[in-house]
Amino acid sequence: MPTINDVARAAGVSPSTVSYVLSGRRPISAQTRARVQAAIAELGFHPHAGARALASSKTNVLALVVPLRVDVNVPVIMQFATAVVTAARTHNHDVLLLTKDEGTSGLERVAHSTMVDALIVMDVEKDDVRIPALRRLKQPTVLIGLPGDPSGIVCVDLDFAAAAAETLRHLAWHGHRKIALVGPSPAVYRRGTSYAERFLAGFTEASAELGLETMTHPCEPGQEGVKSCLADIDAELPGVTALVVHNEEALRPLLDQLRATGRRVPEDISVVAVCPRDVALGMPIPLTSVDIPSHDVGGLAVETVMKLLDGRHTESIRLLPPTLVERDSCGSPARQA
Amino acid sequence: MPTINDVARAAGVSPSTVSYVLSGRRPISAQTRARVQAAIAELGFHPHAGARALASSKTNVLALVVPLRVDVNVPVIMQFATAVVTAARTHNHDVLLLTKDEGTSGLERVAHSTMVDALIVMDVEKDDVRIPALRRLKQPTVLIGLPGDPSGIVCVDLDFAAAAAETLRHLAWHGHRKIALVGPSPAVYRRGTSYAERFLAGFTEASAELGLETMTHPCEPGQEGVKSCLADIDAELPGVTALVVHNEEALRPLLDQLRATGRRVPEDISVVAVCPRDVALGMPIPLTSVDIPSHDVGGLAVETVMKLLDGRHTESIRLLPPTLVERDSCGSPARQA
DNA sequence: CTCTATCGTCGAAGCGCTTCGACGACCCCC
DNA sequence: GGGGGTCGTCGAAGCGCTTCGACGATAGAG
Repeated sequence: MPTINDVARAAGVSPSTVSYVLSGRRPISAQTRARVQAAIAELGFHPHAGARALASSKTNVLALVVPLRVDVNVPVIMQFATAVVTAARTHNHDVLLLTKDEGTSGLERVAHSTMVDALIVMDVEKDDVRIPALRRLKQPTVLIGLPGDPSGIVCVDLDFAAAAAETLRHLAWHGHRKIALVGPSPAVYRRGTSYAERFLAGFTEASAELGLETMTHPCEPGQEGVKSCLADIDAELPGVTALVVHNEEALRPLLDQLRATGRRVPEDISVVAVCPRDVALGMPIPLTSVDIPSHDVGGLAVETVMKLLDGRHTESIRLLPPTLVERDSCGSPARQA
Repeated sequence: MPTINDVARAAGVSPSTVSYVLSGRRPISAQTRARVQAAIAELGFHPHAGARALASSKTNVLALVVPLRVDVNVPVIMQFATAVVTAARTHNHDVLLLTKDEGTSGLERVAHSTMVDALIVMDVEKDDVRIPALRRLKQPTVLIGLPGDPSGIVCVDLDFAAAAAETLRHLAWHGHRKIALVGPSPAVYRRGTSYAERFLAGFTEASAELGLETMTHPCEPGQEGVKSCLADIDAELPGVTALVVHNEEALRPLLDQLRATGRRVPEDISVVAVCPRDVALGMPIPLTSVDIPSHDVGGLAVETVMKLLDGRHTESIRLLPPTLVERDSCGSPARQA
């Protein structure tokens, strides 16, 4: 492996000049720059990352902490991860992958040993034990999601409250008045996963504003969970004409169950999903849905991190506005008669 | 951030002694060791990763290259990734996440700049352009999958040929004689993804050995692809009594299609899937399947990398034996009448 | 009781890079 | 035509760690 000294010698300049060519932090004449670049190309020189980190206190590496739990949303997480990697690369950064199960000590390990310049943490919970530790780190951190107390940390996410409102507005516009929310499993609520609560809150508020008759119900995973959830809904809100489904896992069994009981979508009952685009499209009927734009959120997280690294200011909470895409799972209750 | 000098001072020893306590590369008296460890704990010292890498030429970081294409197998890839991270951590290594779309230059970048000690590369194709570059790297590499010419590189994977044989043996034992393989989409074959070919070869060979009447057919994604695939199979192999499905995406639509056309599983037709356990269990009927053990393969990849880093020898191709688990999707054609 | 190993520790030399201060050379302005 | 800038380059000092050689001290061998 050639070093900066080899390049300097080959180009007939001093090592510091090579460094300045590389970083652009001082003016270098065009000729010198050309000679240096030629030498770099010829020798196939790549600066030693460790040496660089040592001298400059910058690693050009981001930590990304993903949940390891396999129970939910695996494709979403993967999309996030690739979005983060791709975005990071456009800013000349790499990504170190950590799993949530290393907990606080994992974060401290990579931060204290200066392996990374900043951290992006997914799957934060309401009273996430990692938050206080993150506040103490010298590296900036961006959370994907919203903890109970976000003070001192920057957060990005989809605006789930607005998403809920959006689904209700859409259904109301179609003429629906009796609408039920099929939520995530109780386990998700128990964990204090903020998106679930924010969606719920948005749903309830918009429902009141729009004067709708609504109810909400979590949904256990599996065919059985869906079956009992639907039964509860029919009991509590007879004549329900539309379902808002904020539960990826339940989507498919729910549609199966509706079909099995002879309720056609959208003729007999309308469905709006909150899920990634490809999930909505992969269903037997293309579903009207509010997209969960993992890619955009991942990109936003990286942009935000870069801002912080540049010392630029940023709002401490950035929520992406939701987009509802109309497809084939929504009709008017008028026609349903 | 305290440095090794701070620790040394606090413990009343020289920095080199601290280093030897940390690395264990020279004998240190029990008292001294205790004092040093106390100082480390008290100061919260973590060695600077860059400095360490510079001085020791070891980063304790592995690169993991994942496909970014979202079209296939996302959960499988995620499982791999977490398995690799988890296994790497048990060997005191971290994982740098790269996407395949950076191609050869991405590999060279991280390798030449000494960001990683070794690489694990997923989703290798038959004539993968990255292979020659990988051979040239000074860092050891482990492929997950099998390229056309694996010489000079270590590969690990599930033994897909044996997996195919296993499915046929199982079906033959149940008394099936007419069996069709529903393969991956043509695009997968076109890309030269080796697992598809190895499975196909194993299927054909075992079919001959067992004297079965079989056929193979790729399957385009989506409901339409499945429909036409099934039609072709019925035309070419009338009276087919069992399906081997090596195509995760097709699994669900295939079962739907069978049900829609009134063929019961397993009464009228048996199905053996090749897929991750949880996919087999998540279907309307728990499927008899050969597991794709992402977790184990990921772990094996890391073990193999560690062996190489230790300078230990290892076979250049390590294939995990398949495991077939019997569930509810297989019956005997005798009963099918 | 000396002679050689081994043990336990230290000092110093780097690893390859960035960055600061210094210093000619040159240009522009009055 | 001298004074003040900017431009372009260099040398040297570190960044925090590992590792090699050295060296007293202790122990075992003869």
